[in-house]
Amino acid sequence: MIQSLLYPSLEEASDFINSALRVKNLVVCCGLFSVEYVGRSSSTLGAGERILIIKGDGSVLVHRSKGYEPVNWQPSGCIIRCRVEDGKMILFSERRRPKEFLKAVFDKVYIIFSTSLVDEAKFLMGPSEETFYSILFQHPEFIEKGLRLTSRQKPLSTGVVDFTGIDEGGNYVFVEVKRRTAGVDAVKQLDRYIKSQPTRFRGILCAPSITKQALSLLEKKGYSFRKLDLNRISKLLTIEPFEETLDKHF
Amino acid sequence: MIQSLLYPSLEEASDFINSALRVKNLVVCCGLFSVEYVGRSSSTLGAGERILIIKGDGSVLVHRSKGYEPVNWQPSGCIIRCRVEDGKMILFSERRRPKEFLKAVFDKVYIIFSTSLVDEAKFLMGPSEETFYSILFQHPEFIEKGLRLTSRQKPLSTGVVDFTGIDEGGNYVFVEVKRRTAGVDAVKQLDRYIKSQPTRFRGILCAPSITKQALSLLEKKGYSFRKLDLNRISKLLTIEPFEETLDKHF
DNA sequence: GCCTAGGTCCCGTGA
DNA sequence: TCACGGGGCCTAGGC
Repeated sequence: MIQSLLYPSLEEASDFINSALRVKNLVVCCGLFSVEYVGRSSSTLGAGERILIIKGDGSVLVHRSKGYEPVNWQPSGCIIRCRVEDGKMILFSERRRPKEFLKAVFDKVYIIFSTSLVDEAKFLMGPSEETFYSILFQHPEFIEKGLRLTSRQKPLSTGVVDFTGIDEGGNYVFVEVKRRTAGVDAVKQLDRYIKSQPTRFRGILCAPSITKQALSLLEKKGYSFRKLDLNRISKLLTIEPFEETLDKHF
Repeated sequence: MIQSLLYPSLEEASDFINSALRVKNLVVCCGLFSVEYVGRSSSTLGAGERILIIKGDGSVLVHRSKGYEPVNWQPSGCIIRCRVEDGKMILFSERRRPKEFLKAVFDKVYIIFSTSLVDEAKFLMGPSEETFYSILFQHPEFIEKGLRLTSRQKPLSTGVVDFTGIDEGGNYVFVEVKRRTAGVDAVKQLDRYIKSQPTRFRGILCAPSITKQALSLLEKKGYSFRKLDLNRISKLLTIEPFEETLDKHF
């Protein structure tokens, strides 16, 4: 069920929003407005035509005509109020922790609608980093021949190392897994783990690919890179490789 | 200027979207639909009521009833097509690099509107990390009395150190600046820089606050923490402190 | 083009 | 509650 108003007065729009807020409906409002934000940072945005979205959980999004990201926003859990004052509609949103405030001042509302989105569907996502861990833990040969893994997600003083193990030569090993191109950060992470140990550990960084700088740093530190074959792992997960999913749905 | 349709047929909605795409208008569409995504990852989302937004630059956002983040999306620059097939409206978006595909299959469209958002306003944001660097470089007394800074953003073998300098006692100093609470990573970073040097350097970590673990590690390493007073720096920038901005606008 | 660093990142998880 | 690390992160800037 949709309620909507085309070119409402600011009073009508304000009443409309307050009604929607009471029943925690989603509101989409297109109009001419300015935005102020103060909190972790601060910003001002002069008047212009934009979209403002209020969700039932108290999140607010302001979208301009371009780009993925909202220009201003509040995450869920905010307290939202709306009123008309001095001929402007003011939408105010307050976040408690951290203290953050967002205010949109409307000169005009072009269209506004509200609805309770009935949506019980499960969102299913492809394999995550955690999924790869599981498979690799059961199949350490993907990382290195003769490698025995002794623990996973082991907490150290400086973080959580993905795998610990013992290689064919009997050396203690730390393995850091990335499911996408490993950058210098990944090398630094691995290095932190190894440096934190009193005894000697080999370091293995395991990823589908690695940036040039990361590889150079890795080699300088004396650690190893192991290329991860995602398609082979996908097969073990009975997950369709990219091309097959594509063929099926697109 | 707004065009809108309430409870259109899928053919009407499809024509409406294609018209809007031609002139690169923004489109907001509320309906019952499912979403498939394949690319860097993959996901499927069964049928449910949601909002789909298409922007003139080729970005696509799918929002459910809760949360800041879109459940599915494409960043700007995508090629978007819309058609009706087997009694469903299919919105297809293709990203070139990386190759990514998003498909929304509509059972129903409840409301749809399109508009060219006229919005020339400048977005003005509060001070960024770079702004703080500049001010601190010109006012090293905020970091430590008698400190002379000799360079900023100096590249080392293991990263880029924010400042190098010489303290009142004539010691060489590395300064790492964080705009928000410093964690163990910041300490490790500073430590890496100092360890990479053949000669002795003092380490100063400069941030508004520091986590307990980070402070304990910092002290163990023999480095110093300097509290950064954001309000005092704001004044130098002729930027209003939090409370004043709040008083003025809220 | 690749890669790094920052973000009002958001968000989940574990201590 | 705080702190840490992942993310289809996105986006800007450097090379």
